Amino acid sequence: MNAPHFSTKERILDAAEELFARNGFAGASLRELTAAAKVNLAAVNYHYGSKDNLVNEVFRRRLDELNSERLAALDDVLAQPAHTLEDLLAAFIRPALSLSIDKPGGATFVRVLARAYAEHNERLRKFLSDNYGQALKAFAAALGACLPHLDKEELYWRIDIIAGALTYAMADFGVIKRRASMSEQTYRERAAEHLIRFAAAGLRAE
Amino acid sequence: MNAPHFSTKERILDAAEELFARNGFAGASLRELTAAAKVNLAAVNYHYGSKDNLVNEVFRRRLDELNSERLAALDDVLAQPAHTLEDLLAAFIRPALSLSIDKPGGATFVRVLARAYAEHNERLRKFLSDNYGQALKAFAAALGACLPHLDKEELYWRIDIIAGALTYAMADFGVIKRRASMSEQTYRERAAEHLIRFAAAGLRAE
DNA sequence: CCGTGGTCCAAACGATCGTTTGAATCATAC
DNA sequence: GTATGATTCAAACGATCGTTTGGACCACGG
Repeated sequence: MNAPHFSTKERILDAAEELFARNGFAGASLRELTAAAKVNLAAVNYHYGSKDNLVNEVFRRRLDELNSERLAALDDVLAQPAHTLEDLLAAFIRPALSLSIDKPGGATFVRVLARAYAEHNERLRKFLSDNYGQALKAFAAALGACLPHLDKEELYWRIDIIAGALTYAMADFGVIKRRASMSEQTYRERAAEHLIRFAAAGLRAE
Repeated sequence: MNAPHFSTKERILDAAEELFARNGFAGASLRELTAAAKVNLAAVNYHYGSKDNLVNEVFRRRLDELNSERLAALDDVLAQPAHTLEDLLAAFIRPALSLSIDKPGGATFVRVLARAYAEHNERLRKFLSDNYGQALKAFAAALGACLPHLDKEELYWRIDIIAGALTYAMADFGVIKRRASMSEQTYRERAAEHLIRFAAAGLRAE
């Protein structure tokens, strides 16, 4: 075997994550995917049944952890009697930042996640709703308690904008390129700081 | 001929816009595209040379107009000696809103535009940079003049976030669904109002 | 030692992809 | 009417897609 500590199934997930981020779900073929993973072409169908289900598993591996980390961070903040808006936003943003910085392949997955937002694929949206929906609802309730001047519709509008902006920023999208002199870690930490300040100001507006 | 006022070339562009928005660039095949446009399969290659070039033309048809409208709106704002941050943001956001509401197929194109952001395709990014880059630079200069307390790096960070959030909001992305009772027009007008207030607060922060 | 179940492999399947071809059809000018 | 150039058409091209097949390989319990 090539890498004794990484099974065929794991190598397929890693290669899928990389290729989905680079070429999209429809644009990544199983042939270049299995070539990158150094497994046989039939291994994807053998271990995951189909390409569609492989997409699901790529998300599940990361979203389960990200979701529980966000909810745990939210619980910690809510346990503090006098928490701030910035604390809540940090609880939402920092786990994604940690995934992006600390976990191998995490930055790649965030790009895959942004692709999933851009896809109108019904199955993918259901999958995201199942995994993200509960956490998003919990955050919306906590944010709403901090912002009594906002009605529910206004609050949801703003949370929606924040979630989109976060996904873009974390995925290194957008037109402005980061300077080559700035490290990936510094770049993402500043992104989180800016996004938290920006989002807090936007939520407090009016 | 089927629709005497719409040529084959135009019907291809319309069908391409719709299918690219729904299925992405790689996910939309020329066969379903030409079937939707009610033209022969070979018509795409005859009129546009290749599928890749068809993608370019779909963008060119809309971006040329959006770009000049934004720059014209920016000029109008800059002509007023005492313009506000909200005026500048409106000059950036409202032309896209107008495209989305008033122009037939405009809402569809905004979804295509969001797909282009999600694609890391080098050719597409160059095309966007060529069309959007100059306008974005002009807006950055005007915004920077309104925000002397921000250094260049901080300003570019925040503009980047705004551009991403705008694209998401206009494309009807995000998790929160709009209520069925709210019309598409009302929905998008409120999106612009919220985004302008949100972005202004974020830019002014600290 | 042989059998059994899990894994991997080369090869092929039918389907669909973007593109090309060459003739049919149309509009226009002489 | 006829020649000319633009456009449309059915059909096929080679390539690539996701998936399936049937046997080879390997580890392990009998």
